[in-house]
Amino acid sequence: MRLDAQANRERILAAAETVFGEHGEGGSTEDVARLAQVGIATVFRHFPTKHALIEATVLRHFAILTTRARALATHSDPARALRTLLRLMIETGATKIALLALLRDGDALPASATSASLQLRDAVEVVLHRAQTAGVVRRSVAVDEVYLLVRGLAQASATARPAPKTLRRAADIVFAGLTDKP
Amino acid sequence: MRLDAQANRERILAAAETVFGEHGEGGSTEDVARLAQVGIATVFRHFPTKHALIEATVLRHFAILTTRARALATHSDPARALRTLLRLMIETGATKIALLALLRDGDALPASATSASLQLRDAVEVVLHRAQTAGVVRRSVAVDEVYLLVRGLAQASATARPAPKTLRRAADIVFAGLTDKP
Amino acid sequence: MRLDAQANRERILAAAETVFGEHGEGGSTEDVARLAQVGIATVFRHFPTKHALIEATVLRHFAILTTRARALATHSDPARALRTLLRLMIETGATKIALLALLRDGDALPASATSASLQLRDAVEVVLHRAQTAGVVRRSVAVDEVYLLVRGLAQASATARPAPKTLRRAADIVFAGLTDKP
Amino acid sequence: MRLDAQANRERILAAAETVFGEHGEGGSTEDVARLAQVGIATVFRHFPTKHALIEATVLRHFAILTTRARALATHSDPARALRTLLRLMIETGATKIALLALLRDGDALPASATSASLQLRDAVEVVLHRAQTAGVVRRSVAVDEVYLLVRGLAQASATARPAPKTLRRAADIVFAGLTDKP
DNA sequence: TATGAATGAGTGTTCATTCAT
DNA sequence: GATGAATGAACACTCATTCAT
Repeated sequence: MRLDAQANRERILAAAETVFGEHGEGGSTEDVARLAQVGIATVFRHFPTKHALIEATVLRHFAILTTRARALATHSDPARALRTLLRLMIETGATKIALLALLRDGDALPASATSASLQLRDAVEVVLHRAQTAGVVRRSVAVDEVYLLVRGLAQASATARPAPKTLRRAADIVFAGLTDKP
Repeated sequence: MRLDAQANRERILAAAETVFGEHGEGGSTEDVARLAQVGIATVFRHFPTKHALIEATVLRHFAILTTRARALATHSDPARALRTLLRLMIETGATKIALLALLRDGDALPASATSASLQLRDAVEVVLHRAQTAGVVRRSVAVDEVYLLVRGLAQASATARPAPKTLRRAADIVFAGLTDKP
Repeated sequence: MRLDAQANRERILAAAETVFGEHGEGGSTEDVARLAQVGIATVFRHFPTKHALIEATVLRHFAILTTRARALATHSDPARALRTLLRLMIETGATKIALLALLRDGDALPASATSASLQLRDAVEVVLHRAQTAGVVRRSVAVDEVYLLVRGLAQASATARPAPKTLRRAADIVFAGLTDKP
Repeated sequence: MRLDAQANRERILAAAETVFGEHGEGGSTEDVARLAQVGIATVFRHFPTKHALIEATVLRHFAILTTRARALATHSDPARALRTLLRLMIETGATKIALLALLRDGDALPASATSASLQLRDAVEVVLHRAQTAGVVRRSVAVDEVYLLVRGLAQASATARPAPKTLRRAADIVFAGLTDKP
């Protein structure tokens, strides 16, 4: 039963990613259950509140991104590594990064989300620094701005569904803005 | 009575901007009514569905932006005009541009919103072209990318509440990306 | 509409008395709505939580009893007045007094219920005192004990559904216990 | 395995007494399982429904009381024996006697509960008769009334949590009502 | 025309009970 | 025999929308 439960947990998280990604916080827990092909109570056994379910979904995504970022930090070509990372975040983050907003309780994120977010931020910072050291990116650029731009593109592409080409070119503009030497 | 009705309509739209801006689609129609100091039925007399109310709110914002963009299109300094317009869209658009997402029914926007959005897009395009003609912005840049970046920053700043400084610097990076001459 | 609303409020309270009286806190709000012939949301418009509904039901009953007790306090025959009051409380209180238990939040009653309960207690005390002054009831008896006994009989008769005769004789035993002169 | 099962059964009953005693029918079967330190399915193996579990809990309590009552029936001082029995029932019965109400299905108790209840009633009757024969209690008093009063005090003290002194004095009033000679 | 009471479908969540290990 | 994961019906409560005044 352990294995079944684990499998169900995965199915539920995958379903949640789809449902909340598409409908935001409006997506219903029952839709998640239906998509995961489990009973509604099973969802709540694994995640005691809707909030917890969203949180777990976001966390999983952040953890994956952090892993990828850390791997890219050792890449031989710093410029290419940064570009790849930004694209990765923009393209895969679309739906999930938008979920972050749903987590804030009043004003602050829950500790777990904050921590996961910071870990990712730090991993990105390493990649960014290497690009700066290599002289590819202006020294004056800080992670926070990059992070905000990336998040913005991810969110906008989630809601505006631009042509892939448009999204890519927008990302290129950001990259150009980073490397511009005034 | 005409005047009363008109005044109510304005009060409702203003209230809607606040409520939906703060809580997204989660904001309730009754909250709007309460804030506008009218009965709930009055809201529905003016806007037959919640959807229509959101639509009208967004439309009003777009119309205002379009007016501002057209004014800026005649400004003497094309570069400064573009910069001002982008900042304006990013800063005032924060909450409202996010509402656009709520309007899509299935896949497409309602005609009215599409039209308003296109009008704005066209007005922005004029300002952008002038900047390109003046040699401040690369020829290869298209409105759509700019629009996506602006929208992204607006949305991200609505949900991430970055420090004003961070937002400004992010906008600068975009601007630098536009003017970069490779 | 004011009148309709008031009428509905009354219908809902009456239904609540029946439903919660029969099934205790297990009675469902939807059953109340069904019995009152109103939509479920109407119940919640009048009483924002199930708790508030139960509270209002109990309060109404206490208020009625208090009125009756105060009237009996001016009755010419103090012994008969006390006997009448006790019977009244026992017989009509059956279902509703049992609801009091449902109100306690943690350990204490909500202020409103406490106040209503105290008012009734005070009114009973007056009747009791008059009986003591008239030499019908032992001086050593305090209201609290009487109150507890009455409440007990009310609750027991609500759950045990004794023969009316049995209930009456039990009440007589209590009354005898009060008037006993050792 | 017999012994394990038996031990589990006991642990479950003890847990049920605590849980249902504290929360009434609101207590959840899973809480019982948790407190008994067994899996939820084990509870259902021993008692096929929640109803059956409550029934068994009540029955156990009644059996114990019956045993005590029978012992007191041979006591040398009939008046003291009755007084002791009443106090015993009132004080220990508090939570459990209230559970009886949960057992009624429609209008009647299940056979087993009726039988246990009758056995206790009969045992109490013997003690009462001895007190009447000894001239301490009025001949006109029947068991049913006594039973109702005792049950009432037990229930009221369970829900009203009176001061111990108040409860004792209430019991004294009942006792005085039994011995009063008009 | 403006109101606010009424509505019922829908949401998150709990719980007694069943089933696979 | 014991476990605990899975289930779905039920519940308290919300909200967009309609209707009577």
